Amino acid sequence: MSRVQAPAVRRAQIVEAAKRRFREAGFHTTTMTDIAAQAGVSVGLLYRYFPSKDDIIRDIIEADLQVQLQTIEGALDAHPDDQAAALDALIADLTKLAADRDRTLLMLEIAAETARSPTLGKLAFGIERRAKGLIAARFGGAWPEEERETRIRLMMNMFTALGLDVYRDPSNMDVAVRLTTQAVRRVLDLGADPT
Amino acid sequence: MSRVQAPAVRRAQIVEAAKRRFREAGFHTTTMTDIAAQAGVSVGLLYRYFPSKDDIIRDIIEADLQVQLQTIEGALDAHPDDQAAALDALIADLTKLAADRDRTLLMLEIAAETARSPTLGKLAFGIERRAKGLIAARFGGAWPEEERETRIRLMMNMFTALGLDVYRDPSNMDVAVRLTTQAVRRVLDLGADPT
Amino acid sequence: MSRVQAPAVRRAQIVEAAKRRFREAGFHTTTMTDIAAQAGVSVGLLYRYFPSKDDIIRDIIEADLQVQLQTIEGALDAHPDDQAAALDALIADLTKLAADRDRTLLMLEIAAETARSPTLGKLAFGIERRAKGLIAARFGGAWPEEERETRIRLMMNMFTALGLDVYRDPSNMDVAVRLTTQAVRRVLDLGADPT
Amino acid sequence: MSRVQAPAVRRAQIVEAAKRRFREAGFHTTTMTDIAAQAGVSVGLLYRYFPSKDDIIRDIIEADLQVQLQTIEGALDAHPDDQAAALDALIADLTKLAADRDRTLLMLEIAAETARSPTLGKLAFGIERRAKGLIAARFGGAWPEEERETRIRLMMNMFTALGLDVYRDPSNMDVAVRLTTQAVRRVLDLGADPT
DNA sequence: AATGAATGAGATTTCATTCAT
DNA sequence: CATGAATGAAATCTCATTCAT
Repeated sequence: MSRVQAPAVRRAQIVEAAKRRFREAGFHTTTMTDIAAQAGVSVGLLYRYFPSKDDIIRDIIEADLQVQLQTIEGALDAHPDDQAAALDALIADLTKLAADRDRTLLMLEIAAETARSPTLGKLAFGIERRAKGLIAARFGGAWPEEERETRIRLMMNMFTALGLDVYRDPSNMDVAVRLTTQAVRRVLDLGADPT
Repeated sequence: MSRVQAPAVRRAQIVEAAKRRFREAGFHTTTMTDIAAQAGVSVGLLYRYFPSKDDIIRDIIEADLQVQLQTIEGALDAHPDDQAAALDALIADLTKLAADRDRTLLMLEIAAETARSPTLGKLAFGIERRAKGLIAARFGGAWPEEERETRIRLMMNMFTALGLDVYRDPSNMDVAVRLTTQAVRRVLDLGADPT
Repeated sequence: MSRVQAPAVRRAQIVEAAKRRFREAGFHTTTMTDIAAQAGVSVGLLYRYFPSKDDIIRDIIEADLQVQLQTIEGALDAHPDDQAAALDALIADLTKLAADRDRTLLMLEIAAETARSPTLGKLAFGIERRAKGLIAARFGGAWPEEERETRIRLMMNMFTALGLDVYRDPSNMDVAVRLTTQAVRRVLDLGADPT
Repeated sequence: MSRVQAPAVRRAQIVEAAKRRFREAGFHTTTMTDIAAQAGVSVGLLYRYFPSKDDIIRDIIEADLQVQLQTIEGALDAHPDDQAAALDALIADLTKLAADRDRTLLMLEIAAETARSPTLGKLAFGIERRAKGLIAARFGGAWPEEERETRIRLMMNMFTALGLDVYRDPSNMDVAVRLTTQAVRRVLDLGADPT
């Protein structure tokens, strides 16, 4: 049975359990009882840490968006003076994110959810804007505003597509990663991969 | 209010209503009452046309997958002797699909649903395999099996990405379409767009 | 499909169909659609012949009670001057009724229904009183009122028991019939069967 | 209103409430809301104790069949060395069961239900076979297999019939019991009552 | 802090009945 | 006379949330 735990630990435990169940059954078919069972705690306890089921969902969505932002931030910050290295790092890190099948499953839920909910939509939009800003500042080149905007958005969506692809068929991941990398480089126009 | 209707008409009416509600609220938060209200019929009538809510969902998913397959088939069949024209048609038609924001919203729901349900997953997998087969037969080039496979998958994912992009920001659709077109051409290696 | 029919024929057709379904699924789990399908007519037509489902049920119950009464009446009337022959006929006819497994199934439904519904209960009570009256007039012997009443009731219950028995295991019907016959004779005190 | 209760207590409370409603309205016209109201609990709670309405019904049927079996077992076990006393006890106990009007009402429902459902039918058949086995072992006499079988079954059905009789008219119960007792003794052939 | 029994609003589904054709 | 599409009230069942322990 579960003993008394430090609040942060308990919270993380609940979030992890919720993510697992959400991946397997989706946000709206997963029940609070499912989550509690997966976390090995009582339903009542869930409500000590989150005011409602929607709050757990929101928390998970926000965390995922933050991971995306921090991934980009981290890659760029690691190479403040080397544009090429920064791009390599960015591609590498976003690829790693896309290759995570667990994350892809959740990402689909999140995409569907943020596309519908105005509140979540705004949140996602804000975070994405910041991400795009960071990238634009480094790789913006000489493009006009609109063109730059779109190229960056498209690049990010390519990683989304890569995630979907790898999720559906992990077997030829290497080829998919290579082709995506080339395409992304071309979209950002930083010289094609020599392969 | 509602008069007796030809079965096919009623069925289509229900499906249309369901799609509208599913887009706005998702498969699992839309209620049968919502659908009935949207369709302007009674709840009971829904069950004369579909044995259960899940069957409505399945029907819509299958129809969407079929549309995708037929779009590809149609484009290729329209130009049986002209490879370049066939590619242009394919790109144009898939772009049109991706530019349909209503479809993108549903597509997200469908992607989430097929990723989870083994039954739906198999169905989607089968249809996608046929689609890829059609394309491979026309644009396969000299690539080895794996490489060809992956390139085609990636091309399809690029349209998915385009759909997401247009959904999120329809204002710069032109740029996104141009960039996607270029990227797709390169992936299928049929000569880059001169832009 | 079903053409125009004489009203009485249609009505009988519907009642027969209803009885069949009621036997197999009981009064309350059989639907009007079931009955219509079994009768090979539309649901709407059922309402031309019966104002409601309950009326079909009541009709069937009343008819069954009438059959019971007429069986007794018929056996006694056939031998107005021969007491022994009348008893033989009575036993023979009630045995035939008890041996009809289809009837037993319905009888259970009817018993449950009449036990609960005050209206049906009164109807059944009235008919049974008339039946008992007929028998008492022939085989009442010298018993006091109460004793006579009870003996007749018990005799009828023995046929109920026989019906249940034959329903559950039709293979040893002969033995059950013989034992019931003996018991009934003793209860009516008209000399034991020589077997 | 309702406090937390020990599971066994709650379960019993629900079963009792269900039996009361089933007696008054039958299995299929009683609603879960009726049962919940009768038990003084919420509908939702019913589903914590029983997966479905059918399971409540099955539970009640099984319990009733068990009571029948245990009644027989108890009477025989109470007089392991005295055949006559065992028969007296058996008759007395089965009479008590038959005289319970509440039980008779439910018994009718159960009889109708087990006659239709193959699953329940098998269950009832199995329990009855065990009951018959117990009786045969004590009162089997010298009869051939079939004859013994049928006599015992008929005896049990006589108590069923007695139950029906007492249910319909409780006034002359004493006479009915006396006559049934005599008839049962003769069927089991253990010497007639001197009356 | 932790539990899980209990609640009740609301979801899905069924079905007797109506009525336009 | 006959049909069966359509209705909507009511049934079964689910599940987020509460609260006594």
